[in-house]
Amino acid sequence: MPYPKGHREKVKKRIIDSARRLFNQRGFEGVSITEIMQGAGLTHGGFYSYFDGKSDLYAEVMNCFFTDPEWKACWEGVSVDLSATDVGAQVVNAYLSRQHFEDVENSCPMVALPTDVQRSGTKARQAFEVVFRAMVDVLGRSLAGRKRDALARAQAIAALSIGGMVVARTLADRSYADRLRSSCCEAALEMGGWKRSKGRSRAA
Amino acid sequence: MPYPKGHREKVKKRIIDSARRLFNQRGFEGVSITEIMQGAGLTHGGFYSYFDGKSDLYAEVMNCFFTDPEWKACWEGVSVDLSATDVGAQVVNAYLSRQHFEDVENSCPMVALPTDVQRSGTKARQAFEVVFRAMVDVLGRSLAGRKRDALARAQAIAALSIGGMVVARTLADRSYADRLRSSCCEAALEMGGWKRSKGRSRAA
DNA sequence: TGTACATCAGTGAACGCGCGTTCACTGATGTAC
DNA sequence: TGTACATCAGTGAACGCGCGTTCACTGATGTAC
Repeated sequence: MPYPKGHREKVKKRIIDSARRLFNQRGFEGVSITEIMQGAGLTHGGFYSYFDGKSDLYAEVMNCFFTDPEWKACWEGVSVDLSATDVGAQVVNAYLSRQHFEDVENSCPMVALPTDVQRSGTKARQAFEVVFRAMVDVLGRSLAGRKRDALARAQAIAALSIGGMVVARTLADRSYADRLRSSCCEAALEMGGWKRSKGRSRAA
Repeated sequence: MPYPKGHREKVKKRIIDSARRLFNQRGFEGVSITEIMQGAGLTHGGFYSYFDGKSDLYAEVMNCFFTDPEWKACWEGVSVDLSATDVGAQVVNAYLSRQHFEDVENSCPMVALPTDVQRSGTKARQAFEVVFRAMVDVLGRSLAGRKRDALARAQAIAALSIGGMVVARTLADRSYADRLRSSCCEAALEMGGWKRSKGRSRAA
């Protein structure tokens, strides 16, 4: 064995990470394999010893948001530190935060890439669904006392958070986008029964 | 004048319409000028006598959803026939309907193209904003009696409708997507104060 | 310890292809007389 | 009415380019003796 164990796994992770950042910024079709490999410190030729082709990478990139421990921590980590009734509010606030709005590179893929995934194969869409279900799950567990329609409410809160962010990122007017984020944050917190004293929103 | 008056205007509309349908299905970068012109019954060479280049077309396509009388009627037409308090509910129901879910070709561009617009120039984003503000306006006018936070509520209802549709279209599991549309519809109607007798939703 | 070797991760030239864009040209049109 | 003409919307060959993908090769690595 000429190379240390786990070498390829590490390199593969680096390629996926490079792809994730570039895809988030410019979409699936706006990024070339040469760029992705350069971002991982390699040349384009080696790509095909790691993946069957470019579209194979889409699903892997989507998967990384759910399986990668680092991202999983970022995603569900909130729930570890906080009381159950507050998790939902934390997730909503984080999701619609200015930081998430500005950090496109490390954005949630559901905000940066939904329409790209829409036009992709089944694998990528399944991976997207796993990420979405994970978000709904976290929100749902935080909706204590409303067992009956908890799933429906959690789905709506997730859609509102994602939709608010997608639209905010697309608008031309920055301050109008800020107001939209704030409006969505308020509404989502109210839907979850986590409404703060009204007036100021942490989304701004 | 060798050609009848208004000839070019009609042809330009045909090109934009072809582009709109193709963009909705495959995105800005997934469609070639040759395809767009073929869809309008022309060859690729003539394109540049109508537009400066491909990206010039993005803004024009986005604009057509707001300026084209036909689309304006489809968009705001609901408000003409119905009492003011019901418009919002009609818009939400139509937006999250199965028909809108399936008819990708004639979809609202905010559902089919948000991330494509995100990565485009200022003109396309401004056109997107005009469409979004128009939707918020219609919803806002239907929120009688809540003058103070009407804008914020209308923005959230719009984001929820758009987000619900974007996510539903991206999910792999069709029946889960249907449930999501239904959940979002219920929640949006409740947010607007238009809640029907619970149980069945017109979104399904 | 030193040398020869087998392994295989990564390289980069080359491929066919379709893209956006340009431009000299065609030919159908309405006009002038 | 008929003929010659000017206009210009639309054509299609051609361009350079960057893409995804392939594959013969390189050279750094750990191993065997």
